[in-house]
Amino acid sequence: MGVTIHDVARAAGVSVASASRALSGRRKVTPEVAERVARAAAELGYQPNAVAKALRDQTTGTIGMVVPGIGNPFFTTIVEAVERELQNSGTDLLLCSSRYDPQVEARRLGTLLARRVDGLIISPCDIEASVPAVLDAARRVPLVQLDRHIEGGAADWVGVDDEAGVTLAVDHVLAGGARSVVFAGSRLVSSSARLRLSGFERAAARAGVEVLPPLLGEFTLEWGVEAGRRLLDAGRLPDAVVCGNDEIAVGLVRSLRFGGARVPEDVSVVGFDDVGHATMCDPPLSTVRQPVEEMAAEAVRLLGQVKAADPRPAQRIAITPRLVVRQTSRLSAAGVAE
Amino acid sequence: MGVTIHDVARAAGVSVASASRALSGRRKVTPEVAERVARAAAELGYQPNAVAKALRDQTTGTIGMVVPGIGNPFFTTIVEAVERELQNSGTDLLLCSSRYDPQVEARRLGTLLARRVDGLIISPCDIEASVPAVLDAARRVPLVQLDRHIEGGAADWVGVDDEAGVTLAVDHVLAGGARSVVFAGSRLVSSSARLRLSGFERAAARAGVEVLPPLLGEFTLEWGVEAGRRLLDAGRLPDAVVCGNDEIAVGLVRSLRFGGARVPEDVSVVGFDDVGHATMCDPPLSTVRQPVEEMAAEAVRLLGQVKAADPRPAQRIAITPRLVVRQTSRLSAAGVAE
DNA sequence: GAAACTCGGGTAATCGATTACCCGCCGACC
DNA sequence: GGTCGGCGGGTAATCGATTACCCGAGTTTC
Repeated sequence: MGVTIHDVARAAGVSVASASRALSGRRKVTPEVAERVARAAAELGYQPNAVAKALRDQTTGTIGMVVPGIGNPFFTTIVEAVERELQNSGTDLLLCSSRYDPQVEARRLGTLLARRVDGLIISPCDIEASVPAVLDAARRVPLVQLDRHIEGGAADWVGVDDEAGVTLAVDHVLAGGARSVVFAGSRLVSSSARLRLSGFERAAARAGVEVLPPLLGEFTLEWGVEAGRRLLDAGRLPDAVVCGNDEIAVGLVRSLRFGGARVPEDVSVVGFDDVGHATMCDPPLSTVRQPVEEMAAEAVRLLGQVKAADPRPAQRIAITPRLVVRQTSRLSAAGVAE
Repeated sequence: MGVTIHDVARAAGVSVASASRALSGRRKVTPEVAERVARAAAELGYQPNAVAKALRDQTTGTIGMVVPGIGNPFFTTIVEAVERELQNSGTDLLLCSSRYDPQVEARRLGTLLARRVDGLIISPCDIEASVPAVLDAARRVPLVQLDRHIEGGAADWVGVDDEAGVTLAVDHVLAGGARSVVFAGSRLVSSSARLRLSGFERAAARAGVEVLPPLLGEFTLEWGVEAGRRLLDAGRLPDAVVCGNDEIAVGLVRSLRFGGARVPEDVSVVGFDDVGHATMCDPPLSTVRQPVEEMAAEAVRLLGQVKAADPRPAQRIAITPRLVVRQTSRLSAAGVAE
């Protein structure tokens, strides 16, 4: 490596200033100079050093993104959406995974800040433990939380209205005739986990139906399978299961059917997210769709407005999701009377 | 932002040289100075500017990784493995997706080179179209191909022995009694696609069994479903289908069963990769397991040895995969006689 | 007692691109 | 003819961290 603008300038027989101006076009040069510089740059295979440029300009043209894990299809979908959103703006994405560990998350934020990203988009893995690192980062650089968020509402956020989404799901299964319901989600370490459970409890309480104790584990297929097993082992199945995400729902459907229960005839199951495999599930999964593209676009837009350590109140943009009814839930009360 | 080492030095009442030395410990300072600098740095919240350091040191402490897509679980698994491999070495990963587009891939390589990554790990999306960009990058910086590779063998590579893997799969279904076989894979734009097909054809030809024309589409669940449909539509099912990856296999199993065929009684199906959902498939998928951790470790190790524009011959490290027999394939010839 | 050496500290060069600032030239205008 | 303005080009400062090099004080050695 190592052909610099000095080399180009020398080869073209001009000063570095002229070379820089010819290449960037930010000030006029004679056609003669432009031509000589262009040729020299091409011949030498000159490629500007982004590190030097970043130091001079105090801006790197990058934004950092930290998600809990790239194994989860929801996060890969949202990462892709953000990437797509960013692609014509000339900034590119430094992607990191926190692996659901607040310590790793804090380290990742640290190195992204050290690399002087121009902004940060983060889905904090832990509603409590992520607080100091996120707040500290937000003090140094524009930061937007996407999907998950920390407690306290001190940092900007774009996401889905979790409570509204779950309410949609509960109302739907109730309309299908369900008289007893249960929530299968994740332990309450993230905002999503908490809000989806609380939304479920509120909606179910309002309807006055029987509510079984929630099953809380991980946002994974494996946990969905396990949760289904526990329901079967308990002897009596509820009329409907509302799940914290699609992976849990897919696992749950699979183990319920494996255990002999019919979905949706015996049990309705509704997921949350509607990314990736929900539609390829067997039978196709009824779920609450997160408007991922819209969320990503909103997050990028908001990031452009946020300033570091902004004294104005944080914004919280909650997009209302919609329900997508497929075949794991009953449509009317007819089926439940059996 | 913006507390520099000059600010720290001033606050501590020493020169920048002393401040730098105190913080890095690369030369001795009096305990007195060390103490004052440490306190000043802590009070000001000093965080060294990695951009400036990178410019000075001519090394960024980062390596770039380019994969065709992060939606494919195989690539996310391998990314995670590389990340894990790198984590204690102090270098971190700049992850990019080429979205299976050689042009995007070339652009990504360009920006990674401009950012002066210390090395590159890439899985080139197209065996032909990716050639110039990959070779050009390899000239500027240490580069290792992982999994997929470009034709011509000019750049270092770590991956699995595709032909051996497929041979394992073919021999397995033949041992199960299959007399007619077909390959369901991807169009031949990648090395993996080509080698898996050619391995299949060679192994099948050697055995002298009937070989149906291959079904070539994408490495996706959707294509697997479609391929299954086409087999059903053709009227007569082969005894076994060997698939280019697990996603195809899972989709294929689903649509075969949906169409009334029994797996493995009527048709054996074998996948390739063994990441993610293969074990959660219904029934669990027989497949060829890629030793992802080992591949990642080998790639990182090799990257440490490679030099840019190295004149020595490129290394090609092909790790032999193993077959994992689960429940989509018949074990003995007994089942086929029906 | 002087030369040699060690030790800790400071000054300024360095990495590469950009650009503020200055300079010289040419044509226009009064 | 002199002055002014504009235009194109060059020199050097700048961004922040590191470190080569130098310096002075204290210590050792013959």
